[in-house]
Amino acid sequence: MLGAPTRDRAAERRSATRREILDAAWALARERGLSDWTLRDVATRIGMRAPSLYSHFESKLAIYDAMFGQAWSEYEALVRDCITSPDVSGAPRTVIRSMSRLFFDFAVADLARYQLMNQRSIPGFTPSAQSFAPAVRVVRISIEQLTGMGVTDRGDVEIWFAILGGLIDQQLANDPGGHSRRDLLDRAVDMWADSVGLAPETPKKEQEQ
Amino acid sequence: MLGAPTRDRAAERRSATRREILDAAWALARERGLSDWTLRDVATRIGMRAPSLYSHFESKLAIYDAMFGQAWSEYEALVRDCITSPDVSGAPRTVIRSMSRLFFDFAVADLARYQLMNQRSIPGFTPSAQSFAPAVRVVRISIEQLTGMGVTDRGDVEIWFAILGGLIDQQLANDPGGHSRRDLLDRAVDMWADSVGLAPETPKKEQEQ
DNA sequence: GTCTATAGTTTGATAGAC
DNA sequence: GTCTATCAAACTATAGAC
Repeated sequence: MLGAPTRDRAAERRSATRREILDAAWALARERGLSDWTLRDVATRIGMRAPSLYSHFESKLAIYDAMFGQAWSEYEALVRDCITSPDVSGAPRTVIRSMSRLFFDFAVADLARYQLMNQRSIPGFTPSAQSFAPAVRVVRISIEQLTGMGVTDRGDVEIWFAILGGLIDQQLANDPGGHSRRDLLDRAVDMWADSVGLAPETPKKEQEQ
Repeated sequence: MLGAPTRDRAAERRSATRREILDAAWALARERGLSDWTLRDVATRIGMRAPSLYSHFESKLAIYDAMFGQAWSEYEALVRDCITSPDVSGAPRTVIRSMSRLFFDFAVADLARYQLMNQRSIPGFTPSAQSFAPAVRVVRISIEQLTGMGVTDRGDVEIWFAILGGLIDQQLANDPGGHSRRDLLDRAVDMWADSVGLAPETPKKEQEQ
C-alpha cells in the first residue's frame, strides 16, 4: 500500500508564493517609498494579476502587517545573535556600543523598513498582535541587557532610545546614504554612558578622579 | 476730484479667504491626520465648493507648501522672542534649557504640524525655496546661539538636535498627549551640556572640579 | 489558484456658465 | 470668484469562469 507523502508540495508552493509577494512589495517599497506602490505593481512584478494576490493576502493592509512582522523578526534574530556573541560578554561600554551600532545600522540600511517598523505613516494600519510580538520581545531583551549592566532607571533607558532614534532620523532625513550621524554615534552613546555611570571601555590608568 | 482709496478691500478679502482655507486645512490635519483630508473637505468646511479653491491655490501641494511656510514662520517668531527675552541673556545652561523646551513644546503641541515641518511624509511634496527660508533661518539662529555659549563643534550641535528630535518622536509615538519624555528633557539636555562643558546652572560651590 | 471583467469609490483637477 | 458638471485616473476589492 502507498505511504502518505512526507512533504506537502502544495503547501510549500503556497508558502513560496507568499514570500514572492512579500519580496516584491519590499523591493517596491525601497524603490518608490513605503506606500507608493499598488497591488497591480506587486502582481506585475511576479507575473501575476492583481486579483490573484487575494488568494494569499486578504488586503493590502495584511501585506503591510506581514512585512511589519517580518522586519521585526529579522531584527530580533540579529539582537539575539548579538547578545550571545563573545564580544558582548565584555565590558558594559562595549556591549552598549554594540547594541547601539546594531540598531543604528539596521535602521539606516532601509528607510522604508524603518518607517514601517517605527513610524505610523500608513493610514489605517495597526500591526496585529502576532506581528507586534517580536517588537515587544526586542524591547524586553534590550531592557534586560541594560538592567544587566546596572542601568535600572527607566528614564535613562528612554533617553538612550531617544538618542538612537534621533540620530537615525537625522541620518535618514538629512544625509540618506551617508554616515555623518553614524560617525557621531559612539560619541553620543559615550556621553550617555558617562552620565549613567557605566565604566569606560578602556580604563587606561584611572584617568582623573 | 476723488482721491484713490487707501485700502484695497478686494485684496484684503482675498487674503482673508486664503487664511480661511489654510485654517480649515490645519484643523482637518489635526483632526484626521496630515494627509487624511480632501479639497472637498476643506471647501465644505468654509462653505465653498472644491473647485473654488483653485482660485486661491493652484494645487493641493501648494496648500501644503503654504502650511509649511506658515508653521516655520510661526516657530521662527517664537525663537526670536525667546532669544531676546531677559531670562535668556543668563547662564548658558539656562539658555540651552529654554531653547530645548521651546522646541520640544512647539513640536509636541501639534503632531500633524510636526510631521509636515520635520518629516517628509507627503508623497511628491518638497517645500519651495520661499517656504523653506524660515526653517533655514531657525537653524542658523540656533547654531549662532550655541556658538555664543562656546559650543563650536558641529558634531555637538547635531547631537543636541538628535536628542531633542528623539525625545519628541518618542513622546508623539508612544505617549501622545502625555508628558513622560518632557519630564526627561532637562535631564537629557544636562547630560549633553555636561559633556560639552557648559557651566552648570547653579555652580553651588565649585563641586568636585 | 489564477484569470478576465468590472464594480464601487475616491480624488485632484478642468471647462465654462454666471 | 464661485458655481455646476464632469473628467480622467487610480485604486482596492469582488464575482464568476476556467
